[in-house]
Amino acid sequence: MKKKEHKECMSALLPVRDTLDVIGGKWKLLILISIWEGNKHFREIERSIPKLSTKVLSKELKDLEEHQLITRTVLNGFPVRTEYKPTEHSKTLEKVIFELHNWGIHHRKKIFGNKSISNN
Amino acid sequence: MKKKEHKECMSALLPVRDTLDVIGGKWKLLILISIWEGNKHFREIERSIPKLSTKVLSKELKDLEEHQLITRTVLNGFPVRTEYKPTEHSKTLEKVIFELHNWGIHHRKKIFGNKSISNN
DNA sequence: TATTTTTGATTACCATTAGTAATCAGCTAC
DNA sequence: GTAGCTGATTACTAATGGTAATCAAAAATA
Repeated sequence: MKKKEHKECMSALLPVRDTLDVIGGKWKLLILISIWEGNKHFREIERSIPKLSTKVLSKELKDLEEHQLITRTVLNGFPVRTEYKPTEHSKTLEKVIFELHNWGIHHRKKIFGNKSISNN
Repeated sequence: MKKKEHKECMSALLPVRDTLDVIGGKWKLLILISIWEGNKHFREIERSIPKLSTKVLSKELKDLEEHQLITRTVLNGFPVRTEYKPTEHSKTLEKVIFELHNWGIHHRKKIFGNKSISNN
């Protein structure tokens, strides 16, 4: 009962897995960032993220809405526009993104050293 | 040139994408956590993460090694053991994990309210 | 000696998911 | 009417994920 403190340690796995279930995958965070940056409409978001297809975007937006990270409003009018906005709750992800962003920069430095930063 | 500050905003996308390329996916972070918690051997790690299969673990460990987040040492001996250890560099991920962990807890509260926390 | 067990890892196979391209309905501009 | 834009869906294909069986090497067992 005292030997390993195994359970307490392992409890870190579950919340992290919960998080990954919600924002894991290639696109969700990138889409969220794009929306945070002011892109409101489907096409705007699509165009702001290279390689993202309409099908995947459509599905991911649904997931994000389901998880209460964005809201979706259909504006009746001309060529039917849909508006996506970040929720208050989504802003709690800011720290997460901040750390991911930081680490991306740090890791790139570590891997490529001080050599020129490639154009990706 | 002054209107949108578009470029500066969008620069957040790339480092985040870099990070996701390295630690994205269902398993990599969970595996890293397991190794941090003291699991050194293949079977140990495998058994510490529910639903993780040998094939996927094998592949993910290679990826993690490639990205310099763990080291792999083959111990010649009895039933050939392999030892996986976290690198110094991997420890820079601690903040990231911490935030993901935090957010998982926060999000679960938000979604399930104050109701009993399910047994998952 | 032969059999079984344990290790990390790979393979063949099937299921699921991601991605591409075409298409839809509704409306505007020409 | 034709073309073009909107958000979204569908059929189809490529890629990835997961399961189970299997591999080699050696220790333990009988």
